[in-house]
Amino acid sequence: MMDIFLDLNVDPTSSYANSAMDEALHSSKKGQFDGEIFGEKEKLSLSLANKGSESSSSTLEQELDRKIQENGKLSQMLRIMYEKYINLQKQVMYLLSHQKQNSEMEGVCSRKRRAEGEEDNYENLEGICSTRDEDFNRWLKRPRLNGNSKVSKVFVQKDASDPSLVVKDGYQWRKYGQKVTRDNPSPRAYFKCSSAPNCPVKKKVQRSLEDPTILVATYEGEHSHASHFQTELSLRSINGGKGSAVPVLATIKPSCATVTLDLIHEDGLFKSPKDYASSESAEAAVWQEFLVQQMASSLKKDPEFAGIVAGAISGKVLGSQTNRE
DNA sequence: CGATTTTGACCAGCGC
DNA sequence: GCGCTGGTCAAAATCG
Repeated sequence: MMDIFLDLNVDPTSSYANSAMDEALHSSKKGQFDGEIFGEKEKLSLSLANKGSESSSSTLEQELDRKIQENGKLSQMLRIMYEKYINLQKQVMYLLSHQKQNSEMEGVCSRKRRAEGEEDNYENLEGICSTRDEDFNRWLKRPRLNGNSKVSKVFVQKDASDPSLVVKDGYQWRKYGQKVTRDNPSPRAYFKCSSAPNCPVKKKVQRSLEDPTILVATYEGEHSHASHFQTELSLRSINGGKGSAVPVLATIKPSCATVTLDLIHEDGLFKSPKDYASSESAEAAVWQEFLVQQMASSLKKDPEFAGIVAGAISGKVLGSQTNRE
């Protein structure tokens, strides 16, 4: 069990964030969601309205409506979370650029090593990161074999009782070292990508100092091959999109406005949102399409929902047959 | 038996 | 040059 953790706690008092979430919850109470996940609600209703004579069908229809409303609500919440994610990324970039300017102006020089590729690494920073994580910033400043290497950071929520530092991400990793660092009592594990013989990607995994239930995985470099997940996705597209889908769960911790995205694949693989959307212009469409597909496939796998739809369809078919007779 | 993990040793960068 | 620290190596141990 694994999930991606997006720390969106940049400003819990943000009027934008609060108002957006409030709006979503408020509208859901009013029943203003209209089944956006699937497009037109009427299409999903499968013409159930025509068989009002059957007492069970009205119950099924109500259940279907309820499901549609729930999906609409989830869709709205996910959209808000995605907007917040984009907003946070912008703020992080802004803060990082300012942090760099400040350190240059003040001439503050850390005891830690500085490398030639430092600025490149700042510019290459992508993904989810925390500006408060001094350790990560230190690592950015360490010398890199390749100045163009990309660095990204992923937060993974795990059971605190689970001592393993394993983060499943669709690639195969070989552990080559473990260290206890100065500023964090939990050990840091070092991994190399073993999915391909010459893949230069490395990964560090360490428990968060602030929250031991969170694993911080820091990636360096770019894979010279496709992940198992990507390979499977391409195979599915070849097969006309057949195959199991990626369940997407979302939980919200209201106390601290922290959002956890649980992008669990059946195989224990995941893709972070940034992997699905590389440019901001295309991000919204790609991300929404991804959400729609995953929500739809999750619903399809829900036996209760499938039973309701099957019952409704069979009821409709039988009803039309009896009408003809 | 091959792949993976563990773990102590070693190396390199940096500050003093 | 020395000590500190993080990162890597490689032999031994473990696992499936």
